Amino acid sequence: MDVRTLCLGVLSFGETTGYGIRKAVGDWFGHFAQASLGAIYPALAKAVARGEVEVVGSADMALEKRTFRLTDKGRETLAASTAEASGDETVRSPFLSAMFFAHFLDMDDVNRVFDERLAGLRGEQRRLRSLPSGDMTEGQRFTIRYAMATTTAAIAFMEREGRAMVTAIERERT
Amino acid sequence: MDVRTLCLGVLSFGETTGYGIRKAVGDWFGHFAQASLGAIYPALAKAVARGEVEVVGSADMALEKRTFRLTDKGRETLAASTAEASGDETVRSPFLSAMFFAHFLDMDDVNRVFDERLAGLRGEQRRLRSLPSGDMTEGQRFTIRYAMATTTAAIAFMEREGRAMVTAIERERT
DNA sequence: GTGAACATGTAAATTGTTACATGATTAC
DNA sequence: GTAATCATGTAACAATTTACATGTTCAC
Repeated sequence: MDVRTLCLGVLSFGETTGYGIRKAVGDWFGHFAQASLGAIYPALAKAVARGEVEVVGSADMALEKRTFRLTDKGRETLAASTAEASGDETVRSPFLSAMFFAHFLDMDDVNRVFDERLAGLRGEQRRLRSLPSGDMTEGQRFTIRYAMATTTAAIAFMEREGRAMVTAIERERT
Repeated sequence: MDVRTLCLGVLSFGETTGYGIRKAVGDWFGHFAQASLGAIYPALAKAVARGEVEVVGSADMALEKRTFRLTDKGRETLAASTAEASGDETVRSPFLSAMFFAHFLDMDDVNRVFDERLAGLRGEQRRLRSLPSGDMTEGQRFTIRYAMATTTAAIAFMEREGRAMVTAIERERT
């Protein structure tokens, strides 16, 4: 899903600023989509030009706080883009890449990379748990629970098989 | 992990062609990294220029099958890149994006997107199961089992909570 | 008063995909 | 013979990140 659609999507829950969109993406979408400010502002400008988004109140003074609101046309675009959204899930994992080439790492690095990833997963789990699911739609809650299920499974897998894997790599090397 | 490192990584398991690298990436890395031919060939050319990779046998006739082999320097680069590999896992999921904005979809679309994703997950599970784990390193096996654990958890979650979610969305709408 | 968070925007650089262009080999 | 797969490489295009440049507001 591209940044423009993501912006429209965030605005469908209420008006906010470009900066606010980035925060929302980080907080609510972080586990399946991402967008940086350098992508959000141009996308927002384009959306305004297309009439999908409008600026609330004060017009166009540069470097001033601008609040954006979704228009009816934007709602249409969002509905269409959402229905068309397709394609497989893609994952990029520096951790799994490192593990794949673990035969080039010394055991300290293997352990470090492993521990870092486990800590990252636990942090993600905490973050997901702390999200205020009360004021969410069913669809939103579903994405959180889905992420929770996969994250929990990843943690369980690493706790269960991690140390065995490390010693197996060690053994393999001798 | 960038395409160049991925190429070096594949070549660390044995010499092959650019096309062969793409197949290997698709088969073994598909669940945590990806690379297209349009990225692989330039990356390979750069790696040859740096002396990280060498062409086996026949020199440089264009449009002829060229087999690449990792050099000692390439092995060094790969080891360094692998040890430095860091950063969080990033996921891009058109499916979860669609679910997040499910309030803009009609129920047919919700059901279709859901079924497509479940089918995709099952296909991925089959693919992972069919990989020949016999001739793999421990690190490689770990990445496969990790992917298996998360994929299985995703399938279980969807089977367990999917229909309830669909009806909840339906209820929410009335 | 000062550091963190809020806030906007542009531009360079990176990175990669898709499409184009070409042709060989293999299996049916 | 013909379709699929194998095979290489370039170039146009797309998308995004990072860095730069600037300034405000709020809490301590």
